Amino acid sequence: MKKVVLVDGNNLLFRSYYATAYTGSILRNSKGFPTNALYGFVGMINKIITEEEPEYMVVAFDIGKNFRKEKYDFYKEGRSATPEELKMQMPAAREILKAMGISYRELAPYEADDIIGTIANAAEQDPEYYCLIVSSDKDLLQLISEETDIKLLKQTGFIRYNESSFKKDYGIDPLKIIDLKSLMGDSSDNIPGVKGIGEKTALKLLQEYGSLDGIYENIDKIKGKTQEKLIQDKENAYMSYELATIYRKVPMEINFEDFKYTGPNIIELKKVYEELEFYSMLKNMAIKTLEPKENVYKVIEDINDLKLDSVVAFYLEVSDINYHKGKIVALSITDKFNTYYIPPHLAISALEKLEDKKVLTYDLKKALVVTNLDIPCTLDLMVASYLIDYPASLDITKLMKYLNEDIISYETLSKTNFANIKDIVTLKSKFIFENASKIEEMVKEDEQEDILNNIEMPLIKVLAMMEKNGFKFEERALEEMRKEVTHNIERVSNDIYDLSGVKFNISSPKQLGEVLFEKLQIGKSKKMNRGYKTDIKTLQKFVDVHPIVNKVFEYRNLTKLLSTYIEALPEYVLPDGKIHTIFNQTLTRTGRLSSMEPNLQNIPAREEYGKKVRIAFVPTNDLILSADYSQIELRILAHISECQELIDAFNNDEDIHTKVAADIHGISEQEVTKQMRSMAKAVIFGIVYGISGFGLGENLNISRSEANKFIEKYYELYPGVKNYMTNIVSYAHEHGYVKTMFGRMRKINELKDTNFRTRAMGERMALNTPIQGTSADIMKMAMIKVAQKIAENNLESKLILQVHDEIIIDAKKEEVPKLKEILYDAMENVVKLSVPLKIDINTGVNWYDAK
DNA sequence: TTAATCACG
DNA sequence: ACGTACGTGATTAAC
Repeated sequence: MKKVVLVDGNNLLFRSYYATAYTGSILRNSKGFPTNALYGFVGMINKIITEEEPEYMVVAFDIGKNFRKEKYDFYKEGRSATPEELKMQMPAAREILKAMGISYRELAPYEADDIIGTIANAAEQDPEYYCLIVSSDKDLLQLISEETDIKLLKQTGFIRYNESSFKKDYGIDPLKIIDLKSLMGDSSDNIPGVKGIGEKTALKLLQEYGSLDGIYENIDKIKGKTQEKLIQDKENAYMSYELATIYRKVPMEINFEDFKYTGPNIIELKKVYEELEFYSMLKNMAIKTLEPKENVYKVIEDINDLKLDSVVAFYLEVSDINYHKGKIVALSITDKFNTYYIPPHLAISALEKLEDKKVLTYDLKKALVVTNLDIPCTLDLMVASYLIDYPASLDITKLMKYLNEDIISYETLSKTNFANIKDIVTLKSKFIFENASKIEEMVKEDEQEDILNNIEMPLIKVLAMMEKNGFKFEERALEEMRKEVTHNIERVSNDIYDLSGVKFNISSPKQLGEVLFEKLQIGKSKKMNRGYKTDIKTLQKFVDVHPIVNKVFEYRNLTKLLSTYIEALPEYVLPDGKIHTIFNQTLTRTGRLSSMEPNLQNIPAREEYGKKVRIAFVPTNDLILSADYSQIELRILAHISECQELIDAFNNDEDIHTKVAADIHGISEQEVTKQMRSMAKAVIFGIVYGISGFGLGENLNISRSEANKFIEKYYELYPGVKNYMTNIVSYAHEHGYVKTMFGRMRKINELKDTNFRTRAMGERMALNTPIQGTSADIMKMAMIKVAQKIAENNLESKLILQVHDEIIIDAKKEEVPKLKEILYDAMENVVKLSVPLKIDINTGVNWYDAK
């Protein structure tokens, strides 16, 4: 079947116009012509095309007189007149569509809805076609049928309905939308409906009596006020029915071949975009239409033929994203005069020639790990791009595409078994050579050179070394645990089946929800898209209602442990008996690292039982040594907020949570109970995250107003913190970014979003990033220092892991005293704050014991 | 491919 | 009226 996409053009234009117009100033081109509605319109049309890939497409518009208005004068009365600035943009929408190769239809006195309904009707008669309607107008829901789906646009995203999903959501047939509206009316179209009947009552009535006619046939059975209202407004109801019905017999010729989407006329579309000054659209178009670039390079067969200038860029292509398992596929080097292709067997000797040169690359860490060489590098474009908020993924092609280069993605390349690798790898080194200075310039503009040269660039080598070192893993150590967990999963599963009286997949949130909330009726839970919410917080409320709930918790703990850790980790052990993670240095928006394949930054630590997984992580030397910062984020908060009370507390080496608990309750520190302390802890953490009374309440299981009192009290006690929060948010709004203590910048575009929720999230990011980011900066600087000292002292002990505020060392026993000296100095004195930085050091025969 | 869930700091 | 605490990655089910 062929897909016909039907778009409500007026709806799209209105939406785009009002999405931006409310701010008071609307987008215009340099001639002053308003373009805000068109800009959004084009964006949405492009999105529809990429998401739906339509074979046939029609955009329908309203035009001229309106037959409903002719008959009923009040129809759509009270609507504010279409703004002149929106009207002006409407003809241009047609021009754009023409250039895009998309057909459109309009015919007075009919509305866009009627045209869409008529075409959908025709498609239903023809087995060759089916329709997808795109609009945010719920009226159109009445057109849903077996052959017609609708993509209902929401403020963010959309909901896609077909016949069955609609019925499931509304509990009525799509056509009954008309009956629904005839009862509840529609204030935006000024359709009266029955006064005093809203959506809830209308739906109930329709579910009971089937239709508007059904309701009036059974009017005697309906009781009380509802009956009165229905009788009173019967005439209005039927008139509303007429108004709400989409007219599906618009006299127009329908030949689907006329609706074929042919793709854009590039030249025409360019003209239109240029006129409107839609530069980002022009740029996107350029990517799609770019001519293949001429690509000249020399193939090196004898390494002595490789003579390089003093500035070079190289790119190393590896056979697996996980480079610990990959092999060199190709190397390319570009200098001022030439680009070279170097086959894998000559790659190492070619890279050895880079000494004393200015070297540019993308993802140096990968090259260091794969080659095991000490390759010099002055600029890693991956890290530099990261700092200026450009795409910095592990795949260079993202950045190339962003900067308008046509290239095949790594994924596709590896699928074709690296066909045409010579052409591709040479384009990459050429790209690096040609774009380095531009990116360097932008790093300067954003004042990120210090972070780049003093933190991120030196850190690359440290991380490469840590990844290469790896963490020795002893699978045997988990054998008993695996048996125990497997056995317990079986036991708990059986308990759950017994308690519920049914066998089902406990891991399926959908099935679990049905058992808990329908079969056993343990209570009420929010319905999500796919079923009931069954996360811990939701279920926690019912632990006392039914013993099954605790069993579910137990089941989840055990299966998580088994599948994510006990069974998965051994898969990552390489032939050397070690696990080699990959640290992503260019991913997080705060400056932290992340760890993958496997993620060694989320190995169980909080629960005693799960923590036992750490027993399998063992040293190659004698001991595992762990050094972790004590409350580093809170110390940073104290420092940057200049909150004297907090600063004093840290300087006196007080237990900060106990102190806050005592202050909040107005009691002495001796009187603070465990519970008070942990509540205070939650409040303190909440503050760092940009808390709300609701959120804290949920978390502590106390009422929102109680939570609010805590927060208020906290602000009262620590006015410096409150002050910081206010200041940083207004700073962020003013500049569009925030910075860490060391100048790392995070741009926060969410602050300009039209959606207030998104903006609020942006404000919380603004609040948290300087704290989390400064902590990340400090840890990175400390790591560089520690690595340097270990090398200087020729220690055999090795840095192997970082977990945000903790570093792990595979230590030689006799080196522990020296290591401690190094760690205390490097980590505690790496920067001078108004509060001391403090670390704790522990050692053990495995990671579990190093606590 | 996306959503839900849960592991970590 | 609505939604509700920052930053991650892996696994499983469901689409």
